[in-house]
Amino acid sequence: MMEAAPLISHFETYLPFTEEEIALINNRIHRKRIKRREYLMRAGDICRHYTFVIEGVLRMFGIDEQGREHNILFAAEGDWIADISSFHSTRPGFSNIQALEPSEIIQIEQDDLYYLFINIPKLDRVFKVVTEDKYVELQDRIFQDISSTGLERYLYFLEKYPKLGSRLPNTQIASYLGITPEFLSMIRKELVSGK
Amino acid sequence: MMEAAPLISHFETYLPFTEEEIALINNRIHRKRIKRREYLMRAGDICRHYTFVIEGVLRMFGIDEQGREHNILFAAEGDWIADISSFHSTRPGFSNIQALEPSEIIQIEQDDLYYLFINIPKLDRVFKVVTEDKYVELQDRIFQDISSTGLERYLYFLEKYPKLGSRLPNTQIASYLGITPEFLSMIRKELVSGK
DNA sequence: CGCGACGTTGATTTGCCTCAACGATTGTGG
DNA sequence: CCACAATCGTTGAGGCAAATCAACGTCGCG
Repeated sequence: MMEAAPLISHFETYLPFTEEEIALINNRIHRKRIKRREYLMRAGDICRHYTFVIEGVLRMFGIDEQGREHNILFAAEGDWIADISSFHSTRPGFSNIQALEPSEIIQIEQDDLYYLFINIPKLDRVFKVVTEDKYVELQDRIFQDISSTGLERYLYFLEKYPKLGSRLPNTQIASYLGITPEFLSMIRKELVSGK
Repeated sequence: MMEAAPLISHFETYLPFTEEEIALINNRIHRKRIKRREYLMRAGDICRHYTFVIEGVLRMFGIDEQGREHNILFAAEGDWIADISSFHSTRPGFSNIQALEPSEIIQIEQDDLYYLFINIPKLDRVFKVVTEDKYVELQDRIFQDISSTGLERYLYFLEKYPKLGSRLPNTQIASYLGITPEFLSMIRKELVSGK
């Protein structure tokens, strides 16, 4: 069993865990490395894992009727990523999950996660809080999407995720913002000259 | 104490509760009626309650720099509404929460909700699942917002919330979709004629 | 009754997309 | 280790989706 320390530290930012609880968790997780561009899930698959990112960046994206990809979220160090709906229903999902950098992750399968929820009720609390935090982030983003221009959304993104702003290709950022790479390029040009 | 049955039924769609647990819950909630246009919270307030809707519709909206309102979500029968970030941090929030119809609600204050989480750990599970479901809805909406036209988002809204489509004024729906009432009017005109 | 909320229409403007083309960079197989 | 392909960022011309602004009729409510 590889080191699960990053996941335990993550949990312990919310609540303390005993040695026995940590041992239980250790027995139910899988740590692995994945390559750039590798897929953890494709649209139509059933999402079999909750994935925690130790190192690297992943994206979740959907594909519209015209075949275009649209980034729904990025997950970097300390983030969780999963097609929650597919994971809990054990039915095919609409999301794709792919690594944008060579990454190191910890995965938990459905059975194992449910086993942990039953045996460590505290984990319900932890996942409740984690999900609430992510929910608030999505609400903020929706407010941006319905109230702001592409420029404003780009500035908000840079402010909120400064590291991702420099780590990710602009095509990926444009896809996340809901604009074309060409238009993002225009925005960036005006930011440099006009400021 | 007024009837809390709708809330208990809501909880029991997720897990069973004992008589003692139900009594605990009953002692910690407040049921009330509110008028159309009444505010439960304004931007700058601290969100003091988690609110469950028994009857009616509420909206949460933000106000941009130009003073325009943008609907972040609607909450109808069986939904929860709260400025989660403000509620948990006990700090001023950016949201406004207002009734769009005369409504009947159940409210839980922060102390009481935390008391219930400690004494009925099951509730962590319930709120975890409720929040996950809402999180998935927001993800779907973000995908729509960054990938679709106003027409497509309107059709998706009608399909997903058919009741709200007829109950709410179009100005409120337009605000939710991120388009102007004038443009929604044009869309609706074309739907009637062009179909 | 009168006012404010609501829905609608039309003229004009603007934010952003589409399509096409082109260097620069990356990475990968021979 | 080089050569070629694929990815990436950028620029520009033209077009469309949606906003803005103004005006007007209807309705419900106090």
